[in-house]
Amino acid sequence: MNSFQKKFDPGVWQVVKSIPSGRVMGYGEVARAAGYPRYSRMVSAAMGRSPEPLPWYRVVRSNRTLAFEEGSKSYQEQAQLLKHEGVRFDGLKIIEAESDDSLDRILWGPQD
DNA sequence: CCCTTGACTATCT
DNA sequence: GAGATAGCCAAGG
Repeated sequence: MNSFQKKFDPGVWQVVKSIPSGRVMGYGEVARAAGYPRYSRMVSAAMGRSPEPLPWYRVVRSNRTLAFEEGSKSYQEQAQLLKHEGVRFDGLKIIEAESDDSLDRILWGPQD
């Protein structure tokens, strides 16, 4: 294992493990929290190298959508795990009480 | 070395 | 808001 991974990976694992159930973080946020800004693309690689299972499904894109291709096996697995923890979806996007009208969408459904 | 690939992002049309 | 573009950075061929 090279020097970079030796420091980067454990940092990422710790951050991911710290994400509370029912909450999500972006790849960029995780990278920044681990002390490596701009390393968003490396986060997924680090998670894949984790020796123990991680709540990888709590890590999403900056726009609050899932990183996998829509409809793929992994996508559905991640979506189900999140929903199981109480995470709500507005179509492809995750709702995380980000604005006042998000509650309206939860109660009334997507408007469009 | 050079080129391509990713579970990515920010910015501009 | 959607699509294109340009950064980003380690890994692997």
